Amino acid sequence: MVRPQACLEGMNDEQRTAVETIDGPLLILAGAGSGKTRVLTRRVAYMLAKGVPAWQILAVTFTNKAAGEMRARVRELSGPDADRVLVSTFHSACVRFLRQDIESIGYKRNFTIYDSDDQSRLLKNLAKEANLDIKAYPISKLRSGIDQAKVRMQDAATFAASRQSSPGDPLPKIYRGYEEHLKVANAVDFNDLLNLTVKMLQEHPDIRERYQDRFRYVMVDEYQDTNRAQYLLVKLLAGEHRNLAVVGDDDQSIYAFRGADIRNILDFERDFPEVKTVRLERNYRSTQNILKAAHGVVSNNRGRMDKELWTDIGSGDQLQMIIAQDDMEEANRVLREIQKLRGEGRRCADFAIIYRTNAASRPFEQALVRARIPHVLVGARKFYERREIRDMLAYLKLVLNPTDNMAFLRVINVPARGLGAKAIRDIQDIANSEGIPYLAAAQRWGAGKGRGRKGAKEFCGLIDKAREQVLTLLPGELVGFVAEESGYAPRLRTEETPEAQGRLENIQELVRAVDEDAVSSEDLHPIDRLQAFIDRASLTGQDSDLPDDIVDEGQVTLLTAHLAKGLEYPVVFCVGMVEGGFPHHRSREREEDLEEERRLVYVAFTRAMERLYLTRSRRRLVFGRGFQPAEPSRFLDEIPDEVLGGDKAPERPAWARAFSNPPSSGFSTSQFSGSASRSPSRPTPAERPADLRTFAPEDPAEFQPGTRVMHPTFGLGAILKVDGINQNLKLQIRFDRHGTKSLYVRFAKLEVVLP
DNA sequence: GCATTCCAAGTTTTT
DNA sequence: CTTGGAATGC
Repeated sequence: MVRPQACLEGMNDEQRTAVETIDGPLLILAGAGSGKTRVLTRRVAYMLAKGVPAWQILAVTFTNKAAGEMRARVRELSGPDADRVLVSTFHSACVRFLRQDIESIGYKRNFTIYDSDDQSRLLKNLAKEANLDIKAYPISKLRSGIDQAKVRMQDAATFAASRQSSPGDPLPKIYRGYEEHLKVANAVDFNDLLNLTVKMLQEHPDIRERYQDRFRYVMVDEYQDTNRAQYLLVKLLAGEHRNLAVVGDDDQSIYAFRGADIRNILDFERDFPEVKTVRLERNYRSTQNILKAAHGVVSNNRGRMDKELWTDIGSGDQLQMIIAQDDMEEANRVLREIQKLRGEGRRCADFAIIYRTNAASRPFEQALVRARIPHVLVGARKFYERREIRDMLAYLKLVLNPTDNMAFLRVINVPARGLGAKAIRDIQDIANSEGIPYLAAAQRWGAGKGRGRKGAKEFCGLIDKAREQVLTLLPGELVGFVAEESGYAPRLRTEETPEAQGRLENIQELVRAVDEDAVSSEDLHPIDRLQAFIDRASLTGQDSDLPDDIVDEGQVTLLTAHLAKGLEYPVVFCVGMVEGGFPHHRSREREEDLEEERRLVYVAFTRAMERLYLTRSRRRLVFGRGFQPAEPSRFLDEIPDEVLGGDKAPERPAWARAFSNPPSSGFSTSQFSGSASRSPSRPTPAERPADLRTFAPEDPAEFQPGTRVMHPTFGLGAILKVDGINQNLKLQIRFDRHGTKSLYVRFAKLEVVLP
């Protein structure tokens, strides 16, 4: 796009202002579907057209997906010129900066990135060393504890100080051990990428100025999701020239759990008083009914910027409620809708199924597989998380960074080289007492005599050889070299199982990916080229899993609400709308968590362009306890009645659900008008006041003496006495009509009556 | 030391 | 239902 004016075509006034304002701080409050991406890409094109050199522009996003999409769209607008714009995620931008200048803060440039898997393995070792009770301190807890500390930018010492009130807590010590290990291994974790970049820029004015000078124009997408380090980073980069444009929507802040601080957007105007604020409230994506529903939910949140999207698209269809007996039927009903709409000319690519947790995808995927409908599960089992891929990457990491101890541990005995737990402990002991990396310790240990020495020598020899080859082989060839020489691939070949075959293919796929990647970075030194590839593999879940093109009909997309942010689909099924599912059961206690769940619902709803289905089932599987009656999500009540159609909420009492027919092969009546399928309730039902509100407790602690409860046959009563624990909880209940009875919670379908 | 087999436990969201 | 770890047999 050559002329600046062309970049403004077809934009509304606010969008135009956002595009044209390239100097000084700019806050774009962009509601869902308000053309935000379009504004951002046009803005870049506009700057280029105005003569801003591409390399002076930095655009930061959160996900690789968003970065990729933006890069592509800028390129469409501005041609190859655009390739010099740095469009990147926070994390990969930081890797870039750190690979350049990390020596200033005492690391070596070939540092390794530990991902969450490496973290876990490391923590497991540390926990074992410290004789931690794994039951009381599961690895996941340790990891999230450390992550939380890092997100708050507390180092081990600060953290320990802040925790002095709780002596006996092993976390500070583990954190210290963790940090020591990282430092020795010349490794950094995800949070370090951000924190260390901030540290580097803070402590070294010369470096800071260099970056400020280089990136004269900075843009940040999804600003509402920035955490403290990201906020500081942005300020450090833009602090001098102040050409900083941030785009965000407080209603779409869904990453508080990993440290996103919504205040960053709320306070932007204070940080940059001369800011120009643009509000994009016109929605180009969804029908009015969809917007009303989304707004109905999110407007229950306190502390949000008051705004409401509008559209002139028209009301469109009502939202369609689907109520099924269980998750299988729920999936089948969704499937039938998809089939029906396909019959009306929709393509598979028009549909998205959005759920709260990955685990919830299963029945839907199964249904699609059975019906042979092409579909893609976004972000499920990731390529780079497959064992063989991680193994190969560990080899490569070790080649580039011989001090990467986690990589060493991962592959020292893969494939088996006769080095068991004992040998590894010996090697670790040497490393610890000598203060050398594990790989060097293995070399020393292997020079001695005894069991396993040969294996250690082989391993060290392999790594050495591979290191020599880095310069002569192409990256893809190097992967092949390692796969063969390590015996990894040969061993898989001897297995002759389909699984091994699959792994071999995955390694082939890795070779291919490396080669493809190498093409795009031909101007780099081979080592940097390999390093760049590994960085990308460490920071990216999956490549190009985006559900676009290729298949003519496209594919149905299945994804979590988190992953759906920024995407749009003509038809969306928001599934699993039950208490404990959406909102997630871990987020039902605290008001802040609940607000985040509400924003998540808002994100999910606003993905829909034309039709939005909300589905739920009456029963759901609760881990230990089999099927439990599932209450409808409270968020459904927050949707205005007039926009909601389809299955009606059950008029019949909640307790009758437990006796409903199992999902029959023949489905109930028509999908939309049909009342909920009726079930003959066998036991004589107790009378139930129409306005009675109850819930089926998952937690037995809900049953306390004095609590009012509802029983299917005995009706209302009050608990007199509670005996037993957990599975064998036994209640004495005085029923209003049937006298006092003793019941096991396990068998009685009891519900707690809300006041 | 290694492989197989069985048993148990654990299920949020992502870079 | 899946995965990870422990126990057992070679």
